[in-house]
Amino acid sequence: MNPREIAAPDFDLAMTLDSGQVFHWEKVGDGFVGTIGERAVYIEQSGNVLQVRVGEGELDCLKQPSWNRTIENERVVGGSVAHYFALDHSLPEICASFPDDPVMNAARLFCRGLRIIRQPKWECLATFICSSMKQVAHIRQISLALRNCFGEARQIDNHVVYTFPPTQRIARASEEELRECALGYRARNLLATARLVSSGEADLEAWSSLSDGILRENLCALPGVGAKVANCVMLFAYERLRAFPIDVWIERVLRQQYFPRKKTITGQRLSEFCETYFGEHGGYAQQYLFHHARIASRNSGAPIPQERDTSLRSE
DNA sequence: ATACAGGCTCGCC
DNA sequence: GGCGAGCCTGTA
Repeated sequence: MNPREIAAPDFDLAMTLDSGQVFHWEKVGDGFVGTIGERAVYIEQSGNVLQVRVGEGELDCLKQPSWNRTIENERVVGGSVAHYFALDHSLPEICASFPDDPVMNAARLFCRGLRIIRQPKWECLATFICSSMKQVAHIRQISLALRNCFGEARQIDNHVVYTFPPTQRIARASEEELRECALGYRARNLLATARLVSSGEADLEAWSSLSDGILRENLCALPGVGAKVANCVMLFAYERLRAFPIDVWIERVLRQQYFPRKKTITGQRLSEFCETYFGEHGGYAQQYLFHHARIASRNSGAPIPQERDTSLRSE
């Protein structure tokens, strides 16, 4: 079944994987190696085509008998990769729904091809519980450490990668073991949440059918989950494209670009503004603003992107 | 070095 | 019931 090609218009793989929504993909040669569900995947983009190779192992949705395996495998694997990267999202429609203002327009231009992907729920929740007060580089380390310690090895080409450990595996670890993955105080929260999920008390899959408001309430009731993490999980794992996580980057952008004179505006007022102003795909807008601000500061050294900075408009 | 990072929680007022 | 400090640890 290897290799396989998938049409992928309006997609920028590298930008998507580097936009701070997923943390385990590693650059290898001209592509990336990681896992989708239980399977190791190598993926490389050339133009509007993705070249995909998958290793042995089960995809979540791949439990069929072996009689039809090769053909069925190829169809399901290709479909799963396309689903994971949300190639069915209509970016032209989504981008058209953003507000028309200078800040948003610059981000829209800069982030062409960036997609909000569909991550497995537990993997996403666990990773973002570990993300608090951490830079992206360190979240990657934690994510990989958890996989190496508690996940299962999978092979693709000559690379070994590890699946994200299931709730039951984390739940039966000790807090000390988790701390060895450099989680610090997050270990306690991750363990407590893993126990709630593995016991069935918190049924992440069943929560798919809940309204945004109830889903957020349920997520926030989990240890280590506040509004920011809940919104990330809603956006990256539950496909709630309206969810608008506000972290320090976005908060700086909002205060400087949208409320430059109101130094005392509260976080509450900010989030209320975002819920209405950025529209039905606010989460996408947030991701574009976030990625643009982060890359702009990386390139210029300035902590905050300035509206009149020509370096922001040039691409 | 030392401040600070894509927060949450608890104690205090 | 709003605000501020503390929490772990690697990175810049």
